[in-house]
Amino acid sequence: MVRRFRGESVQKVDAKGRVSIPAHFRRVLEDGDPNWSEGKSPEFIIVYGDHRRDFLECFTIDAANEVDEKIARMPRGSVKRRAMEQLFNGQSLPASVDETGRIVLPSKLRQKIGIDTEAYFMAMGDTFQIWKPETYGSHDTAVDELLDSLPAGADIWTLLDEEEV
Amino acid sequence: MVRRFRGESVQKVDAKGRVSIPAHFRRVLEDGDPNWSEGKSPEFIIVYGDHRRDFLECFTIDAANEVDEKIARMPRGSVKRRAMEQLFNGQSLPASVDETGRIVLPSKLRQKIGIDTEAYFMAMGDTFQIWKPETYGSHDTAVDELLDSLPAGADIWTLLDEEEV
DNA sequence: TTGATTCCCATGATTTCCCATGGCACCTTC
DNA sequence: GAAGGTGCCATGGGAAATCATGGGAATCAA
Repeated sequence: MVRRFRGESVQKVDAKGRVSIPAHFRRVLEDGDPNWSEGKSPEFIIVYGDHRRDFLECFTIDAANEVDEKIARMPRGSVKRRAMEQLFNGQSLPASVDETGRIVLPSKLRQKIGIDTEAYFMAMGDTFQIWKPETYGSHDTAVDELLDSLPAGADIWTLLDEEEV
Repeated sequence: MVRRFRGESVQKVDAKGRVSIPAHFRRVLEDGDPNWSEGKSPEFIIVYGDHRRDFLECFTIDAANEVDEKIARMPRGSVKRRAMEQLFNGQSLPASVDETGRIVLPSKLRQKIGIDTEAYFMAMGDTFQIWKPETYGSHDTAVDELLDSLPAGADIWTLLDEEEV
């Protein structure tokens, strides 16, 4: 069982585009980088996608390899495979955490997702996402409505055991 | 049969946010952590959720893995699955009990549930919850009403044998 | 050469680690 | 069955390490 990303937090982004990766996330990145060793900087993959995406998705090396393998198993030349290749190979870039626990977000990426002085980090299990704080929070109204609609005192975990919809 | 959390208690919270985990709970945490071995500190998961929750819910590693598996079986991309992912991956944290039997509740979490100098621990079978002592007790009015509605002298255990509603 | 990018150093705040103490429960020994 | 011992438990305090963040010099790119 691999370590998973958990938690969320807001980090400062300075004029140079530097952002601290939350310490706990760094541990998971280290864990998921087969080339990493004590004292070195873990690497990972940032997928930014096209104009339809307003956040960055970050993969450990291990997780990225898994995705690559899945893509490799898709029918060569199929539209779906081409779409995945475009997103995952084309619209992504490698990154590495520096000595002080930060990465530099190129201004191109900051502009793309509208980040100015703060970035919102959100764990998603085997990946994590980076959002403009204002964008996140308003992005998934469906989830919000679902949570609001639960009867008072209802236990949200009951959602887990319902049959597939 | 896995050991279950039982009982309730109030523990001191110091200025650094340190709280002793009741000894009996620690045994269950150890039991539920596949990586734990004598002399080590068991790990577990704290789910804090959004503004709709005013308590912390704590899962053993085993219990958390079960939840992860259940989420993995939900239809990818469904609203319910997204809600669970947000709650369980994003709004949660790993924690580990230290040598002296304590954990540190980050100030973010203490503020969220309003804990100051004391925390109320409540067993819930395969999880346990942490409340601000004053908040607990006023939380589950539905249960309270049910209990009030039972005819005087009725045996509460009869609830066990009723068919599902 | 001028803005951007990288590297190195600095600092306050937090978090972690290590050591210490009083209390209670249980055992033992006479 | 009383006095003392032993060990775990809950809690506290200070030192040390880590974290998030900032600033400037060195380097790069075009």
